[in-house]
Amino acid sequence: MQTVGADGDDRGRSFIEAARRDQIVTAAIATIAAEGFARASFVRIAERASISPALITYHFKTKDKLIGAVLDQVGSRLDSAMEGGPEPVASYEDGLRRILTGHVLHCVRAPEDMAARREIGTAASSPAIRRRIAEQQETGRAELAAFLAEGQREGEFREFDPDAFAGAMLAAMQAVPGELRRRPADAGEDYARELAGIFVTAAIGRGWEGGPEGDR
Amino acid sequence: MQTVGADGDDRGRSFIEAARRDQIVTAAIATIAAEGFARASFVRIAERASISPALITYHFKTKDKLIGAVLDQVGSRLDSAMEGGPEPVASYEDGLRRILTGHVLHCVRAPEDMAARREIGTAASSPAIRRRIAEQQETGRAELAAFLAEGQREGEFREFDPDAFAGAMLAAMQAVPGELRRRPADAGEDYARELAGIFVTAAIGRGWEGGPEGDR
Amino acid sequence: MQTVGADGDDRGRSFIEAARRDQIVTAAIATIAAEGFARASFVRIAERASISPALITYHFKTKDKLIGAVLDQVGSRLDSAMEGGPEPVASYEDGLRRILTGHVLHCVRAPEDMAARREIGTAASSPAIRRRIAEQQETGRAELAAFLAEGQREGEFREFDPDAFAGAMLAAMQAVPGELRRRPADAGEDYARELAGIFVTAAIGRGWEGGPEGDR
Amino acid sequence: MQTVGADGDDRGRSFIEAARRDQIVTAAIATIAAEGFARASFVRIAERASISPALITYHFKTKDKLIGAVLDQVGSRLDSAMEGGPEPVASYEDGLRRILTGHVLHCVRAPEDMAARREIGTAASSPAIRRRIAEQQETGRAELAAFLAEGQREGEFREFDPDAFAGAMLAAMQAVPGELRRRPADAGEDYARELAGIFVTAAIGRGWEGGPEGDR
DNA sequence: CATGAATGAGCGTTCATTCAT
DNA sequence: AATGAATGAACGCTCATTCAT
Repeated sequence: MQTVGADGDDRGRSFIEAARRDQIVTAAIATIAAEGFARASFVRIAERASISPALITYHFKTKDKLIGAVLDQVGSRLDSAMEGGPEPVASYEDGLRRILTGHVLHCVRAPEDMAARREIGTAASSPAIRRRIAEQQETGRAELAAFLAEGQREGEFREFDPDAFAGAMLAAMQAVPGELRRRPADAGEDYARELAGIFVTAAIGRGWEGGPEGDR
Repeated sequence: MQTVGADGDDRGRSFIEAARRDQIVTAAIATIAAEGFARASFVRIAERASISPALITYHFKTKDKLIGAVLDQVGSRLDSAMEGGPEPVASYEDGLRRILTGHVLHCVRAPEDMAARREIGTAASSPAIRRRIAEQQETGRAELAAFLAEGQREGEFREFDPDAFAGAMLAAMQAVPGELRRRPADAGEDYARELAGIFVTAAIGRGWEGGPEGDR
Repeated sequence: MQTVGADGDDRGRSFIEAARRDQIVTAAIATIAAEGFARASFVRIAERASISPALITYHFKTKDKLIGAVLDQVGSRLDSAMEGGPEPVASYEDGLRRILTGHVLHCVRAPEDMAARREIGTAASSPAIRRRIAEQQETGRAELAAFLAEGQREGEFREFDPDAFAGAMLAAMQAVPGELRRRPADAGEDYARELAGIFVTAAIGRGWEGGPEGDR
Repeated sequence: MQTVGADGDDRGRSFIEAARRDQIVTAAIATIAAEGFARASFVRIAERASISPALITYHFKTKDKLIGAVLDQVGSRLDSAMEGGPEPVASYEDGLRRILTGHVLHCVRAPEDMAARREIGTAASSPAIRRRIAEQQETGRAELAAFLAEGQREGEFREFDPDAFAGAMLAAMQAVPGELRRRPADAGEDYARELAGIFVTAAIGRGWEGGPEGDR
């Protein structure tokens, strides 16, 4: 169940309305992930949800608002997945590795979410959506850069431009769903370790223990 | 700079036709880069070129063929920019750094090319185009992975999955135009050094000389 | 008269939808009959029906499907008109005369139907439609030829190539709407008698009783 | 060489111009016969003639004029083929048979001419062309009807409506190219005899000597 | 005489959206 | 709350025709 009021849009909505919205958003995500943003028309989304296209407009008024809701949904699920659990983080290196493996594992668990997010981010045409995506990404980027800078101040990470590092890392993270599609279904953990290894090494400036070379 | 007949597609074409085709391709690149693939309709491209939309069809028969010509143009300019000049490559580390800095500098010089390429790659709907892009990317990826594996065999690079590394690196490279847009116009070289630093470090497993920390 | 659901295509369709489809098909028939197949665009058909062109696509998805519905409509009306009533057929001569007079009278009653059918048969461009028309015609021709051959076996008809005879007769039948347009509105019955006289005489090889010369 | 002034349109035209016009008309006939009137665009006709589409407009100003020239060409070839030679006609029955066999044999010899004529007659959209076709047909019809009426006055033909008979006969004649396509290439003479048998019998009211039953 | 270049009008179709029910 | 019916705008594309060269 969705926390009412989480994004301010569900205020005053009946239970049935919230359920319908959820159903539509889910169908939209599936459609975008499966057929691409360009082919995710109301007709196709409605088919997937076994409802009429008009009902989408009824609940979301415009397509931009629907896409906005999709981004909310995807973003909130990603956020809660990334929180990392109650265990304290041993080190910045450990924190960095957790961000990356967490992201990969989330992509394994919710590949449609991430594929849809990527589709929207790159193919959306409306200025409003593009702005919104940019803001979302900017926030995530700022947080990541802050974390990296802190690791540098603590002496764990070598000197580099945290903003540039964050940019490269987020780009690689965005590509994860595509990478996973190239690999066997059970290769998620291995790939997560690989990806983490790359950026941890890049951040600390030497081979990290527990990586591939450590295993051999 | 484009020599007529360079790619065999202009063979048998009159000078004026080649010029028009070039103009249309240029307008298409600009439109895609500025407004996104989804909004790059014939009408908008034609507006940018100050011609009639029908003229595009006259020169390119179908939209797929126009996009194909765009990819040719972008690809050939990228190829010639990446050749790297006559100087021999000192080491794999050096080669890796050159790939990255070369790419960034090309993105500085031809930002629309790279933005358009990205747009087409992610938003194009026609199966033919998608296939073509996928093949192109697969080739580039294989070459990069082979280079990385060779560096490992020679002992310069640490152990990692070359394919995964190539994937992360290509993702970061694809994001370069967006990164550059966030920075001052003259920050290209600095950014190139940063990006190269990240992946060189990730590949060799220790801080590289000449990087930010070496400067201080 | 068209009973809803008569041909299985209206199954599951709302009353209003069936009515609209009928209206559109009727407008299409009128447009094709009046302006020719080549000029029967969605815009012109829609004008005749006082609706928007997009509504035609809404109800029929593609133009081929609309033309298919037109052929269904025309064909089913023709079939029911040709059934000939309960009275037993006295002879092959009588059967032949009935086929021809029945056809002429149907052309009098539904001239647009027959004109549209002819237009579609000769001017339609889509392979699917052409195939369908060809099959329909082939069936009708085979039935007619079989009837003629039987009349020959029974000794009522003289020797001739039934297939060639059927071809000539069907050609003359197809021309009936045009012939009627050249004549006064009430000349249908006279013309029917004339046309029947021609082919009955051709089939039996002597003047038939009740023909023009018998009347005088 | 084409007789200048035959149709009043070649007056004052140079030799080369006449040759080009002929070439274009020939290509137009071939295109219409092969692909149907609807697909006989200037581009396709020009391809067949290995010239530029603009040249067609240059020589014929509008498409209607080109179609007009096609009708002239086809009509004049048909006329000269139908003249029947110097031999005197033995009887009206003989004359009728010659008209029909002559037509069939012309369709064998110049199938494209007749197919194109038919395509234009049924699929042409322009009112001017439709009018023109109607006039041409009206003339041929009047001549045929007059011939039939004369045969009746001379007592050779039975009583029937000459106009209706002419209509049916012309319809069957128009269908000849299609009929020939259904038969082996060398069946032309047989089919001609069959068709003549049908209408001769229809006209004189008894089996005609030399017909199928006379052969056995 | 002939063409390549260019265009405006029109095509069937898809789309997000509106509205009466 | 939900829908089927309906539409205007936009799409890629084809066409006959114009025009400078």
